Amino acid sequence: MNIRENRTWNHHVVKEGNKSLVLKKIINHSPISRAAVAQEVGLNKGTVSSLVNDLLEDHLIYESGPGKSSGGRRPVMLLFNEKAGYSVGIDIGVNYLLGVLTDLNGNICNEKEVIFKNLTYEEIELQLFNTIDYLIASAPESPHGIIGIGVGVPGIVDNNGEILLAPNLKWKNLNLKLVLENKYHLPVIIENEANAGAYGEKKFGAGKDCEHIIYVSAGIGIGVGLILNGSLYKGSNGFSGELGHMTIQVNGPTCRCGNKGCWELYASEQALLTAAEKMKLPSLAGKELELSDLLALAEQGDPKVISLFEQAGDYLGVGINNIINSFNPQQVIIGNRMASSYKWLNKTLTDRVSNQALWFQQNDLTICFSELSTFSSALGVSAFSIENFLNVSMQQKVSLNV
Amino acid sequence: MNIRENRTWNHHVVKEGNKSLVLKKIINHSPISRAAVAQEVGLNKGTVSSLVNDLLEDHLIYESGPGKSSGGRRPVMLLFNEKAGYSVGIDIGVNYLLGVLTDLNGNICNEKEVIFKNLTYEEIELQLFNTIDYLIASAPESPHGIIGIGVGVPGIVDNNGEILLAPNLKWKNLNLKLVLENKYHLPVIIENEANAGAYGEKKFGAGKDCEHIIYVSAGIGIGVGLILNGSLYKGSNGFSGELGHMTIQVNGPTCRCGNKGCWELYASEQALLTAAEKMKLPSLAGKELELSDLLALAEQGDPKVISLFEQAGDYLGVGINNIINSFNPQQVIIGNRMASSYKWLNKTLTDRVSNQALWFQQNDLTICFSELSTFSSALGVSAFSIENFLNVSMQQKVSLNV
DNA sequence: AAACTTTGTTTAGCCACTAGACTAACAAAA
DNA sequence: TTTTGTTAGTCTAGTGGCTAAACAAAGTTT
Repeated sequence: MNIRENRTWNHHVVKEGNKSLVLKKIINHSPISRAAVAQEVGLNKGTVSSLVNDLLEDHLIYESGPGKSSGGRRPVMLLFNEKAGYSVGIDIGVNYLLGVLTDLNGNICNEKEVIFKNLTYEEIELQLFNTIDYLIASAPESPHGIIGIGVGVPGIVDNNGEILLAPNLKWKNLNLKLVLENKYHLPVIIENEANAGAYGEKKFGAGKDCEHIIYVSAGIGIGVGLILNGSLYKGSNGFSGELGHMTIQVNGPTCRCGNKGCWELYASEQALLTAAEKMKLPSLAGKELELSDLLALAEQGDPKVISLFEQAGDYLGVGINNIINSFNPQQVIIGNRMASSYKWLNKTLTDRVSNQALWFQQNDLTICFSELSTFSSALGVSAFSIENFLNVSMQQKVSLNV
Repeated sequence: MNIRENRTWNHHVVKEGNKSLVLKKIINHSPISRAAVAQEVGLNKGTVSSLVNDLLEDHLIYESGPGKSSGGRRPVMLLFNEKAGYSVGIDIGVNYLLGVLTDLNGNICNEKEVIFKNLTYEEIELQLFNTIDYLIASAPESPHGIIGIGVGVPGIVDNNGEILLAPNLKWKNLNLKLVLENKYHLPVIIENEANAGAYGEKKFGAGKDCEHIIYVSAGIGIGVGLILNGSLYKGSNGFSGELGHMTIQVNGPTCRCGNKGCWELYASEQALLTAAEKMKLPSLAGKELELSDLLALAEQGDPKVISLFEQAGDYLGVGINNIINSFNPQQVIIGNRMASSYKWLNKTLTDRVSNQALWFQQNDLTICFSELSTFSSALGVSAFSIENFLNVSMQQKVSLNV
């Protein structure tokens, strides 16, 4: 009785709901027969037949040849038509732009990455347009064509999709949603990169079967995406998950946000780089330090660098422990650039958590690193578009009597 | 499309949903006419009439005399029958047991408090039974009688209502729900005290109009109740909100939970008392220190004690700041025993938050102290029972053909 | 070939909704 | 007082999506 709050209930709602149930069943259990859908969803065979016909007309599913008989007439198998449309997902990072074209099941059909440094907004916008144009042009023919564009950005996005602040890109109060809608006349979704990553992992990655997932996006800074009760929790204005600025050391060093002892001063990529610079590693003198350099050194067995990673893993654990106490999640997923160093972070991180987390919090809890690696965010925003498209598709078509 | 997930949709669901909408409208806008309900909810007049008749039959609402005409026939005003049933809410504390009898609107009709110290489970159980017996006996005649019993406990309660651990009561793996159900044959709800308090404030207190509320129960320890998207968030197993054991000082003092630098070591009643004991206040030598003593000293202007409170307020602010960054709530409510000291805590707390919280988090955010004072939890569990009762009442009555 | 099984469609009936006609009850103007 | 207009609430016919059950189609088993 939640959610719909103010919407009244009528026949349309019933049909919409059941159609959605049937489609979900087919998506998650294909190939499946009408009879099996009826049985498992709990609807009447006739009802399922009728809904399936609607879905067939919409090209959202298709019939394959007959399946195996189990002692009677052979069933007609139904499959989700994942090629009924394509979705564009873009992940804008501080120094890269990654675009993917996916089908309705999140399979990547095409991708394009651009690396840059210190571009102005206008320059990034141009790259964005180029990438989107390229991906759209590359989409195969399909009944529904491009069903939407999603963009993940490293910044604060409010509930209307306006980017209030993206400090590392130096963006402020930017309505990218409007820009893209006006240019492409497609549904556009703008989402914070951590939220997108969380949803990506939930839909296609490590979190597929979980209802309560916390995705820790550890890059230059730290952002967190929250999947609670199976859906993204955004808070009152859309600003939830700013856990990079959670205090873990009351009188710690000062953060650029003005506070002291923020988590991301200890456990982010930036924290690692800053600490490494202080060590004045001889092999990297003069050069601008990058994470990959540190990884290389760790691989070579440099004990100083390895202990840097271990320290960061430990601090990651501290924050994750706080997260566990807050949310009692089933799964914590560490993603973004720091996930690439999981080999060096993992031990101290899990040690910290298993020694420190309250015992009852540790049941049914898994902590892991991103499965989708660098694609989490792009796939996540793509998934938002797909979800949106499918929801709209479930609604009754009001004939316009043309 | 969330929530119901696996339940199929049919006309029963439609009726249930609409009946619920109508009832909610009447509860929140009474007195109101059928016509106005139809208009505002968006249902047809006839439909509303029919649903209202159902509700009248159930005695959940009643008709009062005619209202004022607005130029035509005078409307029949409908009111929520808050006396249609009564709910029992119990708050078990470390050294007290508070019971209330409320009507369906959460108005307290009777209350009983027992103060104790160091009782065994069996002794507390006896007090509990006595209190419940007394409250039930005192309930006026009503169509539905006692509709349920709710109990809030200072401990970890899993999703089945089993108390896994209540350290301050020395309870472990206790199925109080079963005990009470067997004795009273009524619906029983067991809930963590902070969760209950959060719900109490949401329903009847400071949080009435908010969807995202964080209730900080600062007593001997600190627990947190989370109202997200208008309903209680319990996490994967029911253990969310254990924020008393959030690390705010990585290498701080050791907590009884085994970790270091937990929030409740700095901002709870216990923290205050421990700090005061160290000061060896001459006026209280020998006596076991209590919060009320410190409050009295503060009232007398004792600068040392006042600065103790200010310090605690500041630390409360640190944790609340972390909470704001996590959840982006509309409202943070501080409750339980520490709320009584709001006069001395408030300034340093709000200073800490307004200086430290990220600017965009501060819009539409209010921080306040409990409105229901010591009743938050008892009213909260009572509200759970009421909510449950009303939900069940909305469902179709399947005639048993007696 | 006959009997049995299983799949998927069709039909009849049900139920809660909507639209709109209708009755009831009032206020204001004639 | 009567008439007119307005609002409240009920009633009736029609609609749409559901269920149950009969039916047709297409298998397997005996």
